[in-house]
Amino acid sequence: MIFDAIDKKLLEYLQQDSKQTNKELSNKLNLSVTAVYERIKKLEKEGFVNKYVALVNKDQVDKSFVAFCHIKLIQHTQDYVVKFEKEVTNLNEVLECYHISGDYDYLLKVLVKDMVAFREFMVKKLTSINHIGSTHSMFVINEVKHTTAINF
Amino acid sequence: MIFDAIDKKLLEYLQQDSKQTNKELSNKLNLSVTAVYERIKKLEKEGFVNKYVALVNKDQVDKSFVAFCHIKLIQHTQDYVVKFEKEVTNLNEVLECYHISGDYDYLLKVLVKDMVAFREFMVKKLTSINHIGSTHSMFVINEVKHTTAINF
DNA sequence: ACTGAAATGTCAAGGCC
DNA sequence: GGCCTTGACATTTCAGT
Repeated sequence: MIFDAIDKKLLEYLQQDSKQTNKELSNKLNLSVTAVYERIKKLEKEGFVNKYVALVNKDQVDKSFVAFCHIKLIQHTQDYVVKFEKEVTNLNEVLECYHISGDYDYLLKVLVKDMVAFREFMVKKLTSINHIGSTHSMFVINEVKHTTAINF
Repeated sequence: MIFDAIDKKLLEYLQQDSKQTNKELSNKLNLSVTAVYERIKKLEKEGFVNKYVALVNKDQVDKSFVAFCHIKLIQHTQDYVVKFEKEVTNLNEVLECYHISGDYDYLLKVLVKDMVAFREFMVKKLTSINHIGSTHSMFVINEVKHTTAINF
């Protein structure tokens, strides 16, 4: 299918602010409202846009503590891996979980209220998952950059 | 100000899908359309909602390679830190950058097309920033979980 | 891809617990 | 203070060209 420079621009705009009206977008792109509408529908249908979401200010909802946890499993049998991934996915505090190369198997991004809550999380939730070998945590001192917008 | 159970639910819904109409939300929350509207405006005004965005499927736009880079600076003078953070923020490939505790100073999330592009990025862009001491990269094998929605 | 028109949504005003 | 109803206005959505 076609994915031209205009679609690119359109995705850029929608990644910055998805609440813009098609009219505003049509001005920026020098198109008619309907043309914009149809392009957006096409992009949604073809799977370019996964979803539209509101980004919430974590500090406002009392979740100011961010940590990254490296995790190594004891074993790497299919069983263990599937189970671990499932259990970790179900943890509300875990916003992201990546299977990665290197010394550790997984990298988790954890969001909680404070250090006390983090300790709670580690002791009661994370390490209560079986087959975890070792963990190594890093605390976020400052969020220098954080965007959901892909540049292309 | 008040931030009750309904606001909570509302934020949850908006984090899942910000394109829902107020009517749909009003049904889910057993409120009138206007009540929903006013609560949303209040949440926006009070800074609970940072922005509304479209989340783009990275694979569809040929950005399938994700890496996390640890970075250690040579020195930590105000000067070096400020400059590094600024330069890193300007790199399109860097979606996230955190100042963290531990052996390394920073953790970066980098998004590019493939391993070749990643090498390009490291050699030509990242390590051309001065005062970088050492780096350590981890490649994402699989994205097990990735959400922007905060649970509270 | 555009015009135009119907359907649907947003948002302000005034009144009621 | 928050909720509701009403109505004006804007936007989305779709048919026809």
